[in-house]
Amino acid sequence: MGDMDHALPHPEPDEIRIEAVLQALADPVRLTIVRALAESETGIACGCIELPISKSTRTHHIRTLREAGVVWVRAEGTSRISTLRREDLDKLYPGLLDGVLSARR
Amino acid sequence: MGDMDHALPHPEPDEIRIEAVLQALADPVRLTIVRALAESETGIACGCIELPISKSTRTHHIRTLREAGVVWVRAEGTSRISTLRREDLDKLYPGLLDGVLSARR
DNA sequence: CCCATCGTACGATATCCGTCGTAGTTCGAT
DNA sequence: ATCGAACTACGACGGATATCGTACGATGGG
Repeated sequence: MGDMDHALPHPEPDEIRIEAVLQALADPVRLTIVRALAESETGIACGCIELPISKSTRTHHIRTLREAGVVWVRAEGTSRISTLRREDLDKLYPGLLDGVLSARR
Repeated sequence: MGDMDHALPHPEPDEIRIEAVLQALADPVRLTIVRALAESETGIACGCIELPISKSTRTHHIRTLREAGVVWVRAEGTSRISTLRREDLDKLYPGLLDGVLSARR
């Protein structure tokens, strides 16, 4: 087995664009994911969140969130553990995340 | 001098959905409009903002912002004056608007 | 009244995006 | 080594949307 550097690409804080973040948060499914992540300090596997969508769509949404700079994704066994990029987002856009999370469902 | 009450429909605060607000803010053109509105207390006419788009596209974006609950639009002569719905947004999603407006351009 | 100005309405178009199924990869367990 | 589970890659498809031009409506000044 070759040792594969399969680290997923994440944007640096200075590469994060507000339009992409807002676009990422604007989707109902992704908002559900972000809300779930907000309640977990350690991060959770994408597959654990109950969502009325297929596996591949799930992958698509997680990638969208990752590429926008909203979540970290790390490999752990065969799972991908996602966590909110709270610190980066709070620093870049203070109040934004809390404002979004405070919305009634 | 006829009846001046041709009010445009605006959502009530309890009708405003976070997904619609985020979607509205996620567009570069609309974000430019919101930034311009944020710098004016009295509101400004849509047509005054320099934008690389046509008249009809402008109308489309203003309507999107209005229907999402992001702006008030009132008629004034032949113009439409837009203002940010700061109070409503701050109450519904405290920090969100400030967070968005704090983003580097 | 005429008309220029500002905005809206409507239809057309191209692109984006959320969704899916299928096939393939990686990893841990048997 | 083989298998199943978790996830990704890719292509396809349909609906949403950003854009435009043109036509129309309303307003206020000559």
